[in-house]
Amino acid sequence: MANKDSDKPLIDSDKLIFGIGQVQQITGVSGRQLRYWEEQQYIAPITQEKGTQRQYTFRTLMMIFHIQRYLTQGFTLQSAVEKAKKFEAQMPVLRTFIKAQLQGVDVAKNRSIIDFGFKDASRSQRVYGVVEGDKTYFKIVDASKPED
DNA sequence: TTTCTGACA
DNA sequence: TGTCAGAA
Repeated sequence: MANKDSDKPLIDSDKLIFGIGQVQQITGVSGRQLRYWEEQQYIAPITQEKGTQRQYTFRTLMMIFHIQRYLTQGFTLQSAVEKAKKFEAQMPVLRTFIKAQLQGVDVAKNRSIIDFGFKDASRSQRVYGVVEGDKTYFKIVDASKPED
């Protein structure tokens, strides 16, 4: 139930490159749409010379994926882009928080428990996130007692 | 074969 | 947005 590995950064940065063909297969967004979105300044491939094949970073791929999801949900392209940008902006914050707070995860068939460590500096209580199927909730217990 | 740009029944 | 053409 431990997650001891000294956090090694996710190897892939923006070095994961995808051609427009891959992006179409992965996201389901047509090449026509990708070129249109680019024309509208909503997305941007890695800067290349004109006429050469487009290359997209993993981040851009995710942006495209999210925009497509919002479009499917019925949002206009413009609002889908705004939502996707906000979502992307939240990732660093979530990543920082989780990385700092996550102490470990106990995975079980019917109920998994996420250890978020002590509630505060007093170190008197511990916070756990419980996952039971689709249901999730927090559980705060005295640090001395077993987590049950 | 795949992608690029421009155009439009 | 799809799709077709002509070029790379």
